[in-house]
Amino acid sequence: MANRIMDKRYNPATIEKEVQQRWEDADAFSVTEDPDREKFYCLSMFPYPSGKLHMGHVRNYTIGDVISRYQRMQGKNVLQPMGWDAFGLPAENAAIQNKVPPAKWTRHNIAAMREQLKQLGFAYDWNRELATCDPSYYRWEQWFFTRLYEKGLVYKKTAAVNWDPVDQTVLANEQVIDGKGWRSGAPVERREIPQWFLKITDYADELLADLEKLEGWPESVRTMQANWIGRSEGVEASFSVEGSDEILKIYTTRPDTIMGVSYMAVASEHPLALKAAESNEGVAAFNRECQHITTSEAALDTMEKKGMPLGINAIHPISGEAVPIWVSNFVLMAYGTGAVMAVPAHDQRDWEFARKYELPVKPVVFPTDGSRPDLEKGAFTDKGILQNSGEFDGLTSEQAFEAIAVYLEREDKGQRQVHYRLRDWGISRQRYWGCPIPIIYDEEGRAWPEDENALPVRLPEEVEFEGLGSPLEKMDEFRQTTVPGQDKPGERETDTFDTFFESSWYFARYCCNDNNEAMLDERADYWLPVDQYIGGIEHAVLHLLYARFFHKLMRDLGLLKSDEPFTNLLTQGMVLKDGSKMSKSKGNTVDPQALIEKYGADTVRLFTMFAAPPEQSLEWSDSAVEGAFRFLKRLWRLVADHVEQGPAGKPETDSLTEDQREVRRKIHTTIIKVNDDIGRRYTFNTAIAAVMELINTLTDTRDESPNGRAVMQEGLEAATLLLSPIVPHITDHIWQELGHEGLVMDASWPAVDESALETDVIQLIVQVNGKLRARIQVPVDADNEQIETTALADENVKRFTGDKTIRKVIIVPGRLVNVVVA
RNA sequence: GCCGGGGUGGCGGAACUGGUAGACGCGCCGGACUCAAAAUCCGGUUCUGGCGACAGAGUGAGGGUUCGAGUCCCUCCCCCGGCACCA
Repeated sequence: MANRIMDKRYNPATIEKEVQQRWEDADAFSVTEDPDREKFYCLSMFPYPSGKLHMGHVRNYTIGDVISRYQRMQGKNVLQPMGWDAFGLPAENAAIQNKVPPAKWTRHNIAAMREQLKQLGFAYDWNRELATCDPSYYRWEQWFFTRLYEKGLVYKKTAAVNWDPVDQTVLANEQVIDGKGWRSGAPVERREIPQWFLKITDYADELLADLEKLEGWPESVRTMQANWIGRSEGVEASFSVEGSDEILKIYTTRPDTIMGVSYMAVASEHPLALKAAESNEGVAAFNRECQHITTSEAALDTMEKKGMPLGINAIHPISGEAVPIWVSNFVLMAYGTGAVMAVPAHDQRDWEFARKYELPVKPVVFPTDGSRPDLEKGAFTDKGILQNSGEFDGLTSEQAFEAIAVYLEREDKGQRQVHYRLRDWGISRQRYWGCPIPIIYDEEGRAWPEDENALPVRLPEEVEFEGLGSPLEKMDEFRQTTVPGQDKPGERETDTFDTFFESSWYFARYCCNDNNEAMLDERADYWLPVDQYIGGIEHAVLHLLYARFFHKLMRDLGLLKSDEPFTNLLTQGMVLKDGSKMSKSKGNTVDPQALIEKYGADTVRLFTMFAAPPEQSLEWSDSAVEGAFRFLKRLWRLVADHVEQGPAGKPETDSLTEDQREVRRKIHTTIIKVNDDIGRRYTFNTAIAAVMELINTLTDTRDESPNGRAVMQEGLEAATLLLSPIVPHITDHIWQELGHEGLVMDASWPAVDESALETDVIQLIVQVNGKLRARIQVPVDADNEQIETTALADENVKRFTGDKTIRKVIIVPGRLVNVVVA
């Protein structure tokens, strides 16, 4: 082959365009099912089309692309799709601000962001692109919802929302600032309105149990999900109410403390609180005040705990004593029974409340070591031995749990129960820009799911948007319809689905997004489960739990065969600048577009992979981007200088100099290191560092002998292949310059030559009492006696051993010698 | 408040299974090239002492286990993510 003339200057703008054209001509990323090849489904969480890509997207999608390209070079049939999580609140805000319909705004953003993704050179199969706001997508979730409705997994009940009394709108938690509406500034009210729910609690046990199977997930995410589901074993106890037929039911995980109950606390919406308010203006005022608590748990948990006695008593189910009932702001009607028993001696929150209102603190559980807990300082929350508990005295907490449960069951005043912290999933949103819930109400207010053949229920896209309620409520042409299968007028539901609904099944739809006859087909079973899922750690619970739930629902409707959607999960850290998350509101964003234009996609990709390991947060640095660019220039020039001297052969391994053998050892240890870092550890930063070391070694080599040039060729080819998943454009170009036909991604991953790794001597460190004192060279096959002799003979080691007694000598093979003296 | 994660040079980070703390890169300092600058190349760079060989200190704070701790255990401080209607 003739010498090539390679441009000495690295010009990313030109080569990236050329290389991307080559990929497009080869239709390089379209995939189909091939039962003869091992499949690999690599998925990154799809973006909300907010306008432009931000650095968090670039990081997420580069990680996914590196893994995809690496797996492809391992010979696998790799699917990497991309789409758009297109429904959501920001489109409505933009619509109000810019007077542009959400649909138009969203589609414009999608077009812009798709262009940016293409510029970054991600290996997506664009044939599979989907947008959740397209009827061809959401019709299937409407269909799915009607199936779930038939199966009895959907129901309606009232639930609390944040109500802005001025804007007459339901607010998202994010739109409530310090208890006030973000636009109006008016104090937000909590309102109970009817909403649709999915029975995720029916799947609580399986969602919990199957976490065990998810060995490819971070332990932290599994723990968070397990805690979120929050399975507990406890007792439901019934307290009767003095002078009333009302029964006050409470659930407790600590029935052993029940003899220490000193008051009961109920929610402000509890029937007892409402009844008391009728004749007690103080309670009525307190209840009204409680209406201003927002629906978020964090707010509920951190606010000042307040309460007021209702002036009525409950009857203790065991002692028969009267216990005062209080209304309190920290008990919510929606959670559990809306009432709790309070044991100040053994629960810290109850203790603080009792202190504040001077309620009795009655200890009934004591430490097993016989000590007395100081109840002036706080509650004693450990388990222990019962006292002051009548017939249960002397039992351990565990024994008392059983005995008290048996007692209550026998007296018909309670029973053992398994509880979950997990609550059913409220899917109704009082918003326009979402998937319409396919329900029609008849004149009696009964709900009917829309007929399968009438789907999709299309969301009207031409709307005037003012921000006061949902425009759907004012659109008669949307609302007015007939009841399915009946010749009666009906009215459509105007609420839309929670956008988590769309993102709970998109991973399956990518497998068969062209199917207009069914939600999923057999291709889903070829590709699923996703082999590698990548996305932000902020999704550790909600999105990932809902997606797991949907997967099981789809399985139980016969749409899929697998039990879990994501075999391996990588949770990516945030991109920070000046120590805080990049965000528009902080004004510390970096526009990837400007960087691509200045340095090219490869530099942007290289920087994001090099700056930090994927799971950690990434601190932005302009000069480090410059450094990444500099490295690519150095690589380019090294290749150009090499290519200029003409083709190189293969190394004659029998006649290499010691220096040449040293370089080959570096090449092959680098292959081992990078293979492990990209393939197993996903520490792309250390993989890049290893290739940088190799490039530094090759740069220092000045050996123009045939063998020297052959080793250089071998090193450059290895570096090119190892870097190709990370910087696919420059490496594709270089691959051709090094004399290869075809795309670098179609070449196979470099193999390790074991014989290149062989070495005669190794270095050990020598410690005296754990402190580093010397380094020694020993033959690879030296025995412990020889190593010890060499170590003790070292001058510096002798200085520290001196005339002291050598107690022992610890030898860690291949690593160190530690001489212990006294 | 509850659940989860993190804290290592001037900076981003490395040290994977308890075994050389600071790989790689940035920045900075010095030098080469240049009329000069940029770019590029070469050398140095945890802190303290020393010309040096070396020695002492050092991984948020305090304690512990161990021949040996950034890594394991206990107590505490700070930062970040999530908390069910942001996505």
